[in-house]
Amino acid sequence: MNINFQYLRAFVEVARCQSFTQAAVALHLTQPAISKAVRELELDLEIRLLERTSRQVRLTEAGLALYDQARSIFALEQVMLEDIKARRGLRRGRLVVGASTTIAAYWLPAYLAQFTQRLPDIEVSLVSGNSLTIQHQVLDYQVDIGLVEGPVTDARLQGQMWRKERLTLIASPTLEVDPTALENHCWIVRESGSGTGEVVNQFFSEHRFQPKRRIEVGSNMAAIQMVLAGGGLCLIPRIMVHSTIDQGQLREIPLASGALERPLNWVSLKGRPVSLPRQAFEQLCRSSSTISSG
Amino acid sequence: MNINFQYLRAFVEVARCQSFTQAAVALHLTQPAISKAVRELELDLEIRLLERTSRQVRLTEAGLALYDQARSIFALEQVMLEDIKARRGLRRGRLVVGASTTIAAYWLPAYLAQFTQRLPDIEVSLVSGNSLTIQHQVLDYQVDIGLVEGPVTDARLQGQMWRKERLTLIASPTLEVDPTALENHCWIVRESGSGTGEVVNQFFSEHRFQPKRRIEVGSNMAAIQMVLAGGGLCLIPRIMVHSTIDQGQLREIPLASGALERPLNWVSLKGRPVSLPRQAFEQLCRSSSTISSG
DNA sequence: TAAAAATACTCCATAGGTATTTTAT
DNA sequence: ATAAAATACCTATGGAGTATTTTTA
Repeated sequence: MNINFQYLRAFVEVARCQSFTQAAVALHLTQPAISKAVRELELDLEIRLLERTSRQVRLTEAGLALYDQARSIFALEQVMLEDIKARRGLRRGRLVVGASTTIAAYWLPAYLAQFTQRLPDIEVSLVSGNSLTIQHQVLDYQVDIGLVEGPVTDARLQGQMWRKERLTLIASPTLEVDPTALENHCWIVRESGSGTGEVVNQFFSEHRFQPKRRIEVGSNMAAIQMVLAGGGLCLIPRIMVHSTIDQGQLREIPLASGALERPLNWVSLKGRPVSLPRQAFEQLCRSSSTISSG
Repeated sequence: MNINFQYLRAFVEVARCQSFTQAAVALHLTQPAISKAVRELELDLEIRLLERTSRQVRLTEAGLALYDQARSIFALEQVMLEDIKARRGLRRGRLVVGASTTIAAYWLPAYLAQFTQRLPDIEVSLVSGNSLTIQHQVLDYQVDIGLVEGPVTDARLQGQMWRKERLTLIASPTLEVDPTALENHCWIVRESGSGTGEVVNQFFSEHRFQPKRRIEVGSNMAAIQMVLAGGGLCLIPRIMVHSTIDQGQLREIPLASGALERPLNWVSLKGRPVSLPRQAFEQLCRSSSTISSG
């Protein structure tokens, strides 16, 4: 059995106002509508809620109990509406961003900082992993939106370019480099399978480039350390070494074939409606010129 | 702004079932009705609650929040209905009985004991006072029902006889009493204004009875103590001295004019609906033969 | 007699139904 | 191809209105 909440609302108002007529005014209804509501409610519940004479309205025991409980229901209703209103106004909500490691560590912090500053009530999570993991998490609804380096292949996923990331060739300032014979140097490369590794391999094959020596490392940070130690050359996302170059600890070697770039892509689940926080976040990332280096 | 609780109920069921079709079954509605309810709710709230594909239904952030809160609303609704049901079945409720002092102390305890035994979940209060006080409390809705000795005069009150109470003339067994010359004895009487006092005065005037000596006391108990001490004769509600007479500590003097009785009356507020506990209590008092003495 | 609630009736908005289409697996 | 949700359209209930009567202070 269910309660008719319309009728309950009328009853609560009558109890509050101690008057059918006043309740009608408060609810923008007519007095007969209130009369009917209370009567129907009493018939539904098979119990008398109000003792009424034409001069006064008073609650029965049952009416008083119902009134108290109904009030907390309608209070909860208001809380609920407030919550929804807050979400509509982005004063409440949650955003889970997935990003591959470099993006999470170097590109996103500035955007996320700006986001949380503008929308301080939106709870933000940033999860990082390799491109594949992120795509899985998008598929499993574990993240609202992903940012990855590689291409998006799964048909269920929507890939869209966010921006280009520049890869730059670095060396130690102490290392003597001949720009016309880069093949002769030792190249520090990421393992194949990693986003950066794939781009570099593609670059090698496109330019029929065969380094004399290669050293394969497991992370970009390790590669940079190797280069700093004068261990060789390395193609690395420029954003990672931007300040190190500025400080003169690393040197940038221009490539004859021109700047090497790769796309950073949004990943989202096709057909999944865009939450308001996600919408705001994507807009911020597209419009804001927080960082232009790369 | 208000929520349509019908729609909310449909939404909650969809969230619980993870299916529009199942929700329709659970609510004994059709699937399109559920579709419409959810859509209307989303339009009302101006926020998306469900991410739906034809194969799965999942809650958005806002939907999850709404679901949680709505569940507690409907839980409260059930509590409310249970409460009402309990009241209908007299497994919850409250009864306030007002009674004049003697009735409260001597007549009612047995009935109230039986009442609370039969209806252990009805909370009972017994307030005692003089007949006038009780009538005022009935008028002020402070008690549900009153039991008084005197007549009920106020036009707003409904008086109805419950039973007759026998008054008996008592003396100490050690006191030598001449039944043909009772006027010669000292009579212990209640102050005028008290219920018992009025009855005794009426008795005196009806029988042109002029005791040689009178002692006026403030309570029936004081009167009994006086009689026990051999201080004189006294007309007293028989129920008060029933066991004392049986034990031989007091003696009953038969009256030549026959047994003296006075009515005990129910007092209630005219037009006030009878609560279920009151109904049960009155029925018990009328039917039960708990006490026949008096 | 005056103020408030109840009643009688009327109407229309909408909740819910049926039939069908769309969508995604 | 199938199962589920959405859509279109229709019907009927019941919520709310107006007019009036009843009640009691």
